Amino acid sequence: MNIGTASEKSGLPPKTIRYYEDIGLLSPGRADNGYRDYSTADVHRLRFLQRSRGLGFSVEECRQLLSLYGDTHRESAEVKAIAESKLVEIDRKIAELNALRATLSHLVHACHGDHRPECPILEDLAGHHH
Amino acid sequence: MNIGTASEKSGLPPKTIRYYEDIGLLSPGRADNGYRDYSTADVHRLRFLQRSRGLGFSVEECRQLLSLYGDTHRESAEVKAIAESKLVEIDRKIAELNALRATLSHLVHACHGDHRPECPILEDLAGHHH
DNA sequence: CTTGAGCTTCCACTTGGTGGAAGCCTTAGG
DNA sequence: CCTAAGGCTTCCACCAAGTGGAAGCTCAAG
Repeated sequence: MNIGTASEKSGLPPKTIRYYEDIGLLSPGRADNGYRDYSTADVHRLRFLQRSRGLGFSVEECRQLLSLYGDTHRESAEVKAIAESKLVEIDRKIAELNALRATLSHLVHACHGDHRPECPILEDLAGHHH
Repeated sequence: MNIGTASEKSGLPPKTIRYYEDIGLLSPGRADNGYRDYSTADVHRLRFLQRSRGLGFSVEECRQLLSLYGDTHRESAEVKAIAESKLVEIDRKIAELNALRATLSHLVHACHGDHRPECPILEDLAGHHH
């Protein structure tokens, strides 16, 4: 099947699919006309990538997961470890964003937001804590 | 003052300071020997950048904020609008991460994580919902 | 036969810097 | 006075994870 069809079936844009091939995440065959020819297994890999990227795994992590996916003798512990460390990372990001949110929200509430030039937000950014 | 001192006072690495100059966020003078020469006003701008980047504003937003900072006739409403839209963006990111976290956490709990190859995480990523 | 869509490759651009090389400048020590 | 270390300069390359666009081939329909 052509890249357009593989794109529809995987939910990934053609550009992204070619990119994934570039970086060695899959290697579809080629038809006589030079067009890429995707098997159903290729489409499975693409959908796997689409899902795992969507879950926040980096491309390198996806490469690892794909390799584990293809290895019927893998140990589930290995997959779980990757997922758990990703979970920790997500928790860290959430905490960071919550802290940011609190600070910014405080500043926004302190600012009148009218035609006058006085602005606690700018004052804080400038480091003039009064 | 030299870039090293400005770096210490602003908390930004010299490389970053040069980069900010490259993209037009500040333009320090030059000493006779060709070294950049930072005024205290330059350091204020750098600290402003350090703070606002740390609060999650993009470089372009920082450029806007800096311009408002330097404009004594600005209206605080303009600053507040930028900060509020950033707040909305942060909220969106937090929600997204929370959803991710829930999905991933669910998968992690479902996985035995032992020497056996059976792995619900991989099965989910592959799209095999049973 | 021609037109348009789909496919190919390749190169550039994005964000926000970071790393390193090659070459001045300055300052302290021997 | 010479030298070595460290700081400064520029420039070029690289990171993630793609996206946009140009030039050119192929394929299917009218």
